[in-house]
Amino acid sequence: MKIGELAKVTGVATSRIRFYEKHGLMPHPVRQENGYRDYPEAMISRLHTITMSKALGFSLSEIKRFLPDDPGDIMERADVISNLEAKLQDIDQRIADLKSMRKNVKEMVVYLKDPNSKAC
Amino acid sequence: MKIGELAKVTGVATSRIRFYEKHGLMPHPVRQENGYRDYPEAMISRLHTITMSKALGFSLSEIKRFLPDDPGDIMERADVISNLEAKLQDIDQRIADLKSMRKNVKEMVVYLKDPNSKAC
DNA sequence: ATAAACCTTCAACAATGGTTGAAGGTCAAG
DNA sequence: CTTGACCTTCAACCATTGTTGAAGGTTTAT
Repeated sequence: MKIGELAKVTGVATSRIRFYEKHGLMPHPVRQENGYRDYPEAMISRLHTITMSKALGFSLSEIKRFLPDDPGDIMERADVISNLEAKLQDIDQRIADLKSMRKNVKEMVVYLKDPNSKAC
Repeated sequence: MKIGELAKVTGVATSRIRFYEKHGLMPHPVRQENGYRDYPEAMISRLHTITMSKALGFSLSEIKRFLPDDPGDIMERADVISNLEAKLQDIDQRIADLKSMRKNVKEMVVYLKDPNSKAC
């Protein structure tokens, strides 16, 4: 599979695939005789994993940490679980921060709507 | 008030104050004879407002939108309120996104903890 | 008078997550 | 054989939010 085909089936631009390779999220693929990258089918799901993880709010370096370097490897399940649980905590913290922020903004709105307040 | 003093009382580095000025969050202060920036007291609270707003999760460009350009101006109260209300919606959306993300991560953890699942 | 501590501008660097372009090689069809 | 669509590398650029450093001017204290 050439990079363009992989790009087409995954919806990830070739430039991004090369970027991921350069930054260690995608393994260096074998090359065809002409030097073109040659991807196995498995790389489709790896790219999907990356895409999903990004949608879940993981940064690329976080994803790198919990994806096995060698896609043939299977990472220790316990490690994956503990990574994900740490991420859960992280998400909870972010939600809590947003809620307190919401409360503050709301208070500001209430204050400003009071005709007795001095604006700003 | 010179930039160094303003930096000291607000805890915002001089480089950041100059950065904010360059990017339109802080007004261009009047200059002393020697060219040094000369800040009125009001700039302390303006910097605090910026700092707080950042802590509330506003990006610099968002803050720029709801701070009056000229600190002497009082922005239309209705405009400020509508800016803040838009921000509330934005926060609610972010919370909703995080919650759905949390749900997904949680499902993944549950799945991985099932000994019948194939890891990764 | 001189040194320390300030101030000025402008440019370069940092991390994050890419995109775009230049210069060139390869491949399939007409 | 030429054209278009691929592929290669490398470098430069984008936005965001700053920090750091160089080169030089000013102020303050000793």
